[in-house]
Amino acid sequence: MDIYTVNNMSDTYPMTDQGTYHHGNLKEALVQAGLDILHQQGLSALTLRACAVRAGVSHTAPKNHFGNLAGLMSAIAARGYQKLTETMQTGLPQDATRADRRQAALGGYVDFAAQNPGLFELMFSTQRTNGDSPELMEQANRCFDVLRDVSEGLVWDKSDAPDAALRAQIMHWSMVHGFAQLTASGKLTKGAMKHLQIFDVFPQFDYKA
Amino acid sequence: MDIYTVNNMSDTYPMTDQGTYHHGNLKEALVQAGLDILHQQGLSALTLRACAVRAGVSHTAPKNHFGNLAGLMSAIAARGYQKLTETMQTGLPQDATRADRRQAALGGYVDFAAQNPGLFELMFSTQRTNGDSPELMEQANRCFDVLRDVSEGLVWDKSDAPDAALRAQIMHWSMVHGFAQLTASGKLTKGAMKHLQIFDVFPQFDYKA
DNA sequence: GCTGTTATGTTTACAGTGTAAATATACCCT
DNA sequence: AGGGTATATTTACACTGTAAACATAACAGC
Repeated sequence: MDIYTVNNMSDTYPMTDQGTYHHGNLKEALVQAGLDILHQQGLSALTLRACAVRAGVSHTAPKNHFGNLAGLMSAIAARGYQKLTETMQTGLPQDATRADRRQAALGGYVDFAAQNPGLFELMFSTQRTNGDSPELMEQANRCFDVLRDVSEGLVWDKSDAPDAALRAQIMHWSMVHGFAQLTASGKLTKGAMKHLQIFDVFPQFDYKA
Repeated sequence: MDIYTVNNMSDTYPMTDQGTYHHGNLKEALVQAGLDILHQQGLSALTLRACAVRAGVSHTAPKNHFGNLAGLMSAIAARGYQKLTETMQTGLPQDATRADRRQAALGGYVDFAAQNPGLFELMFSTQRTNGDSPELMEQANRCFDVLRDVSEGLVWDKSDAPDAALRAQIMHWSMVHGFAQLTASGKLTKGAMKHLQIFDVFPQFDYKA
């Protein structure tokens, strides 16, 4: 067996302190390192060099995989959307109705923002990420597909305009996102927050079917 | 007259290339410099040193007025809220109804985000600003007061719960903010955007009085 | 199997950043 | 007039992103 052929995915940072010159899975390790840094130290500590150190490689190694800082940031943001999508879909029973899925999605979205403020800010930052990154757009779209699903049948304006459903979906997403960011960023006072259980409000929407 | 007593507010960056050791109005000049940098080069170019150079002082001068980078960022964000508040209230006739004010506020909010993406991102960034800065909180609150005013009478849930009005205001703000950020950050596709004139959607809310 | 090519990491270098400490200047109050 | 304080500069340092040159390993074709 070739000792240099490594593909150890079991550890968080695979192949760090082995004697191998090549890492084996550096791209994944750097993204994981970035997520950990975000979680432990916040967005201001998320640097190329910090990710590299945490992955056990030299500080210029990330360039081969991501080009520059914005590239790594975009990859981490893309992973963030992936995790958000998962969060919105966890804990659902096998025979979950659309109302169940909606409640899980909306609650998950808000909770995700509250528990991952640095990552959430990065995900919607046009200044730190490359908005045209293919993987970022793909993961973001997958996330939005979930919201589109759960907002099916939402009545927004009572007109019969052909784009009424689209408007409803857009307003639905806008509202959830706005609420998530305003609460996560502390712009809503605690006084307002105590009146507001997200599950207590959104179901009062008028849904048909 | 004492030649050192200067207070020239007429220029954008007062007292830069005079021979005076003291600037005279450095705090204001630095905030203005920051706003210009944001507008011309974006958030990633907003550094302490860049602001100092633009104001014509040494790179450590800002420390006397803002302490550190987060302090300057917070002051610029506070000014951003002030400008947003102004934007939401411009172009209103003398006898503007609440519906007029609402339309102006919502449209202004969305336009502001679109035309000042760097500043808008900074204003809601928990990672770059000090969320507990007094002037930041004050200006943010003034901004939110406008939204509270224009959402007066909004019917959200049809119940008679005592906090129904508060919920309506929070949801109103959440929706406007979410829509503003999603459009400004390009998360809504152009296809969705063309269906959506903000003035065309929000008035379809159900308002009493 | 061997060799040239490519992919992946390292070393080194450099300009730019925030921050602290020591110093200089000018304003203000008594 | 003079001393205290606010304001600004100089200097220094650790840290950052990026580029270029170099080193090592994986791989493909013969």
